Amino acid sequence: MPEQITITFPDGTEKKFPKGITGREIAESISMGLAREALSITLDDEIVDLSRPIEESGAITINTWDSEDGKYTFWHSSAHVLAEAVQELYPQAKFGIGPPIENGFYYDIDFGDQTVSQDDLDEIEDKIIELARNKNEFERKPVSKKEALDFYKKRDNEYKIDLIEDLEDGTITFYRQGGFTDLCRGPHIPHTGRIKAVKLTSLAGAYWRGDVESKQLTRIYGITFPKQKLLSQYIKQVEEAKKRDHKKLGKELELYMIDSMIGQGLPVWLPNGTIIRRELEAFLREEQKKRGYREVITPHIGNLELYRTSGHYPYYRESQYNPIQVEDEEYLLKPMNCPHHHRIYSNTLHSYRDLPLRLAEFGTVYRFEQSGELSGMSRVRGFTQDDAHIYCTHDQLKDEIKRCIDLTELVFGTFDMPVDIRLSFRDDNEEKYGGKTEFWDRAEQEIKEVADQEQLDYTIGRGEASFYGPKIDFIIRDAIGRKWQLGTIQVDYVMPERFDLTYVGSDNDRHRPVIIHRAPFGSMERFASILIEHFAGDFPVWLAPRQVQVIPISDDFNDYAFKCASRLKEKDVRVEVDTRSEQVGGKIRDAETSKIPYMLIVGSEEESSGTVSVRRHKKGDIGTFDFSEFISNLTAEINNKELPPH
RNA sequence: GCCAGCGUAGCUCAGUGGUAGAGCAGCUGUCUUGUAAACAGCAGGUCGUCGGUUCGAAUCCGGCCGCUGGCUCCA
Repeated sequence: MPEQITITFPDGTEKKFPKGITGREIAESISMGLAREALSITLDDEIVDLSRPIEESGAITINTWDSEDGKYTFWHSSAHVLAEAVQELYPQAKFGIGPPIENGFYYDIDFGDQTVSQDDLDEIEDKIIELARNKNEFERKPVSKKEALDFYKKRDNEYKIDLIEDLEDGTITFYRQGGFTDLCRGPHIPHTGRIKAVKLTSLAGAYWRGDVESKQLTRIYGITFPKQKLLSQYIKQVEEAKKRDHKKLGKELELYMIDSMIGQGLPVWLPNGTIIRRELEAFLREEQKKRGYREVITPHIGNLELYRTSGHYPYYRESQYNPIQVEDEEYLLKPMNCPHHHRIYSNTLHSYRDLPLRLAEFGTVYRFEQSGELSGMSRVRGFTQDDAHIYCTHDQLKDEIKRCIDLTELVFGTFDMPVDIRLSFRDDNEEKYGGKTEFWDRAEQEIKEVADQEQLDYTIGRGEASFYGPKIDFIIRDAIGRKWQLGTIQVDYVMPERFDLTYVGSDNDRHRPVIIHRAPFGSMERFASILIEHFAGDFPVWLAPRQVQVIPISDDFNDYAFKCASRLKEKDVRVEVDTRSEQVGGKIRDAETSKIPYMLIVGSEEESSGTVSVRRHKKGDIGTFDFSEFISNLTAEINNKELPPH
């Protein structure tokens, strides 16, 4: 009798199988349907081929398209088929890396002198489907380091050689499907026939190993599916997402503009956008007032000496506008507010009794971002931070961090925005960071302790810290799934040293305060871009640039309409009357497309009874209300910052 | 900055070498309206920009500017 191993399934059940059984056989033992769907297995956290013999007991998950691991396998294999297609169409092509990603996969390819353009992708797609139909199996083959190197030396592929040189002999495997062999750890789907639909989504330059000094390869992005229908769904979904794009809605709703004569990456807030921004600021200002912040205003330029002292210059020199020469001095367009605030701190002598001192400012800063990096309101060269610096004693630090987390969570909670939280710590690259190691270790420890106490659901990002300290970052996705850092809370032991900040303790000695840098919105521009996409332009009433549109059904009711409007204006409601000589349907349509939350339709019935007929944006007619009742409902909705219905 | 794509009226877009178009918005007039588009007329463009090819360029080629997606970067 062959040796038995014990396999544990995700539901906790255990079963005995002969040693050396494969994932496929286990799947078949459950059902043939599952075996048909199976793409790979996850064995004790390692994803492996269905055909791999299992030699030891362990936990197994059979991966299908419905799981992350299954998709990962599927797209990983798809990258190989893409490469095979490219190899057939462009025999000179040399391959770099081709991993699966969140939505699909890519392959970095050196096409030599030939340029590949968008139009060529159709042909590659056709070839991929043709190769998929061959149902070629993915064959795993362990090779020695020498064999691997010889294979690629023969093919003159410096990229794979570069990769192999970092690998250990004995751990190297090749995978072959059809006529294409690739250096690969695996795993792969059983055969190419599982791929039924493909879309090559974009083409981009990508530096080899992410190094600007290295050669730029051509990156082809794609996505594949096991069913044609899933591709159509995906394409539809992408189109829907594009409708939420803040660049599109920002233009349609006249929220902001970017004008090349004003300057690249310098967004201008239009009247409608300005209303939203001022509401956001008022919201935060009020919360900060409750929490003991004191507001300050600092100038837009500062003496270069200020930034030399902070260390930002020349550390970030590449991404700052050039200094302005004034008489014998040089000034920098303010790239951040912190140094100004530190000087405000230094302006007076502080007792431990004064701390924490919380200085807040909606401070506009200018950074010279690379032109290729600019994007709508998300990535700009001039933006306003909802900045604050908290100067506290070390004893107060953890409590202050906690208070910052609470405030940030209140902000995102108010908009019901899903956030990812990242503790951004430093990595081993010492040159990137300032200050003493023991301070760093302490600050990271403290941040982690508070994050755990607050039961934050976080990930840790090594190498994501700023140069002066670790931070907690609040990260949000835009309409097309890109991640953007918005809120941030940063602990800083470095600037107090650099600016020689002190307070007098109860022992009558001078001590260093600790600084927390924090910005719940992060940047007003970036936050607005996410806000627009999050609500698809259908803002909560408290933020809507125009909250109410009064629609008289004919000129005869203009007087009543204006009477209603002026009573709303008394309550600070943003309201207009549509007196155009349009039909009611037309006025309603225009109000709907302008995404005005409330429409009040008034005619003889309403005028005679002192009521309004209320139509809610996207919901339609919600009935007739006594006008006073409508006002109190509306003001309550505004004051409670209620979210729109969906 | 690099790679790819794009740039025609205020907006959305059609127009692949032979007299610049449509819808919406705008203006003028008519209509006075009951829950997502009243009707008619008018006006609006050095086709991003500069250069080249051509008898002739929105259209083909090149430089530049800007935008979009990606790479790199992000205090």
